[in-house]
Amino acid sequence: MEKSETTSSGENPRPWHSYHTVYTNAKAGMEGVDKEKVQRIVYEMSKGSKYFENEEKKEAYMRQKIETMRAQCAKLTAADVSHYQMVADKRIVELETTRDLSRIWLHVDMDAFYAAVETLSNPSLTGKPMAVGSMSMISTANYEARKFGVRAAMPGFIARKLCPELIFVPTDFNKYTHYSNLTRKVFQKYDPHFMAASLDEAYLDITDVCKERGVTGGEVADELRTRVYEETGLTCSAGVAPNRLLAKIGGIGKVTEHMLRDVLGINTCEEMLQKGGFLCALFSRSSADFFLSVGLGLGGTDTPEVKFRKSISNERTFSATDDEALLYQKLADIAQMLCTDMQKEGLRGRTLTLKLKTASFEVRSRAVTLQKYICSGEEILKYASKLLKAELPISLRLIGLRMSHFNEDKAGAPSDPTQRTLTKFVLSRDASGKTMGGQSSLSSNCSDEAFMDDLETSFPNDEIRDPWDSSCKQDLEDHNCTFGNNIEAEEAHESLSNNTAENIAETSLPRKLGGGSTDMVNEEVILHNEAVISPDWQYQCFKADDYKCSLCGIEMPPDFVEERQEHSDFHLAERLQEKESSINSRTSIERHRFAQKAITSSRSSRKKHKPSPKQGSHLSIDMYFVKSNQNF
DNA sequence: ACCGCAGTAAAAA
DNA sequence: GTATTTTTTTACTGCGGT
Repeated sequence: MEKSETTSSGENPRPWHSYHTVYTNAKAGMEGVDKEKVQRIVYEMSKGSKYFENEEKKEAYMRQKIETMRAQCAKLTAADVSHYQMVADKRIVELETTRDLSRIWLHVDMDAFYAAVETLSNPSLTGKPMAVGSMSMISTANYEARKFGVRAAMPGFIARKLCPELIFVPTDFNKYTHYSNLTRKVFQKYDPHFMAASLDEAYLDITDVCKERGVTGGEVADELRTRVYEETGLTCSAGVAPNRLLAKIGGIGKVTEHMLRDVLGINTCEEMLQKGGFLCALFSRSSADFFLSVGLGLGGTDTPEVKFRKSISNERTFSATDDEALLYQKLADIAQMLCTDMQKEGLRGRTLTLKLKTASFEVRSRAVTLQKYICSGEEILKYASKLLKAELPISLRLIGLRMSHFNEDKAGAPSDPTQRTLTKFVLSRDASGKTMGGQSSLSSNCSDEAFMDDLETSFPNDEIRDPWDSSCKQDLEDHNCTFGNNIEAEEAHESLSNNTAENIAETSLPRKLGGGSTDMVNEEVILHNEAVISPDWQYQCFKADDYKCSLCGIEMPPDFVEERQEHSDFHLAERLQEKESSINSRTSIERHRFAQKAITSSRSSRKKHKPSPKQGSHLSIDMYFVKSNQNF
């Protein structure tokens, strides 16, 4: 494991070969692109910048990782190799037994989604190279632009160099959400429980449709794509397979690809299995399992019941500054934005993570876990400020805040006195009785396994099913648990679909929606959506800026957010006791917890702070190298 | 030895 | 002339408490 001298010699005739970015990789519609030229221009536009320097650091880190892994590999004795091969073969057999070929999955991906939507609302863009995004970053490029090597995730100023006549269109998420909803209405007809992966991607279990109508997956795919086109004027691609992985193979990115190829010489699924022993020797159990599954072509075939959001975050890039007042202002802005987002979903969280990107593009994060769930802008800012303060002085180009640790997180954490669960439990119960604006409840209300587990100890963790649970599930699937999305991407699965997007486009189907009137339709849909999502279910006895509890008249200032919440919870507990005589035991347990909670939460904070900043808690990249070397 | 937490990284859209 | 995003999830590692 000595020597790391494998690097290139002094003068490199083609230095751009050593600079690899995601956005120099080919995408759909980039077949004839002069890759050499694109790489050279990307390199020349990038070199010397802070960003570039950081990329070099990351590259160096990756090379080190690969060296380390090579050394590990070389250290394996013949006995080790045969041992791990046996382990791998056994694992392969085990995994094989999980194969399920009984389902038919469809992965649908809109073609150049944002760009296509923009063209729909401004047909004069048709046929011209165009990108959605800014000079800083491109979200999507249309196919005309891709011929120049312009791609999602590429900075706009580089794209303009590659294609000087490139037209830039700013992102307009309202528009994309509107069209996304139209596509989802179609998806729903084929699979009411379809899984949205982003605004422009979804997985559909079309097994039942195929069976009932006696058609193949491919035929359903064709029909669905036609219907999507009819409803939206947008084209899409679809992959058909017995599981989701095969309908869209993913999960191996730049770094993993290098580790597999450069260390183990793995390029294909077959090689993944042949070299299974090395995978088991070098990677963790879960990573090795994943790789072997990919090699076997195994993937998810189930439709997981409600998936819960685990975190919510907001971040902004700005021109780098070390002006503390300015940084605090940015932080306050982010805190407010996060608070707004959390309110939309009625979330409260315990763990707050501050994300920083320094002027040199180094990314750091700092987190606190509180005893209490918080959601107000003031409180978020209060704790975020403490986290930021510990990093000063510092020059930053990005600040972000993330809230997580929402509720129970892990079912079966009996010691954790999660006071929010009471509120959510009650609210969820109520939601089954009355409907709010046609929809009953929110994702975060739908399951509270820790609570259930605590109080209804006879339920196994995984099998909590009752009527309101499934009604929640239905609700959620209406919203499809879609999370953030910015950069749209077409993937290799296009090769799996027989009919290309272009074929469909050429069939001259009528355009149902032209440009022009879309914005009004938009508004309507968005408003509808917000009505569904907005947390007007909150049973707060306080109005937003009221000092008095409407139920008992006790006075508390609005900024006593935790105290007010607890007070609300108290009334909820009472209410629960009245309404639910059959679950008296639970109530008393919960009230007991509630009382405890009130005590523990008043002791302010466990301030045993991290050694934190400069050369304290986090290592420089160089230091990290030393460290990881010592591990082997 | 195990658990929870903090920090970093990778991946995806 | 300048300029390299945003959001979420998952995995792994190391530390400190019990």
